[in-house]
Amino acid sequence: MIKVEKTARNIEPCSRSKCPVSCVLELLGDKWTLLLVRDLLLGKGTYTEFQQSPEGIPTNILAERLKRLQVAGVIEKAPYQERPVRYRYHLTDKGRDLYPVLSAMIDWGNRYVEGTISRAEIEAIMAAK
Amino acid sequence: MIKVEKTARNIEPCSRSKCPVSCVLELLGDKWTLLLVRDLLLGKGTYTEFQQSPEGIPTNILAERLKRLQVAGVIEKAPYQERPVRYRYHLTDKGRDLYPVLSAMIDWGNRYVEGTISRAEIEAIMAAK
DNA sequence: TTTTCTTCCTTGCAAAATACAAGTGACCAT
DNA sequence: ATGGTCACTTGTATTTTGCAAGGAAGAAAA
Repeated sequence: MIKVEKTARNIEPCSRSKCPVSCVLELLGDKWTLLLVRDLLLGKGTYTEFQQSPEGIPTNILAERLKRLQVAGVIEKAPYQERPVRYRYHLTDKGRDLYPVLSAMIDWGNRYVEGTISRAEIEAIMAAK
Repeated sequence: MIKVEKTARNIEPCSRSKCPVSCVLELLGDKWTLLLVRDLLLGKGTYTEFQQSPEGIPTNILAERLKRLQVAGVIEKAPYQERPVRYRYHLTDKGRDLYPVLSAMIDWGNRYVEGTISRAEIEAIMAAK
């Protein structure tokens, strides 16, 4: 059973307007959430793997975001081994469908932010998993 | 001359990693910034128009985001009349190239968030400006 | 069997960002 | 002079974030 604190942005999913952009931002509009989706698309899935990503997400933020994404149906948590039990998060179809958003960000970042890792390099990592 | 406070996320544009997604999120990763880009794509441009959008951005946040987007070269500010002088913000090429990001969010929102305004309706508004 | 290790978090607290309300200055019209 | 609009700025309370430490549940090592 997932416990999620009732903070302002967790209560109502579409509280500001009916604009799809606004609704998406209420769920994903912060500096960390889409980074988790990125990690999942790159083949990462455990709590420890997320923590080890180079951006260094704080562990309490990580736990909170994972809960929120589960509640939203973007990710699921499942044990991948017993003795000891270990968990892996994975994207649902709903979560995988965020790829176009990430993809557009990659293109924009590659074009306008100097020194970013290229789409080709990222796709190589994705293919290698 | 634009004054921008030196807050953590304003100092360095790419401080966490070279990942384009991470860099884009450092600039745009919050609940308001992309809403301004949306408004600009929809034909809005003045401070008052941004304030009147249905999401109700706080005025100090609005001022701060406009400054940040200017410094980043995503938008520009120009007087559109004298006597009295009034200002209008508009997207640069760099800003307009964020449209694919918004577009992907619209698609995802329309598919997964019930009750959101459809892409067709949004495009009608854009065409009407 | 006590200690140590790993994974997956939780808790406490300081710092930063955000939200809300009110105020300010420039300019113009009356 | 007074009042209005636009484009912000300021003050302050609330919320969120960042950082460090702690903790439970096994498993492995001593």
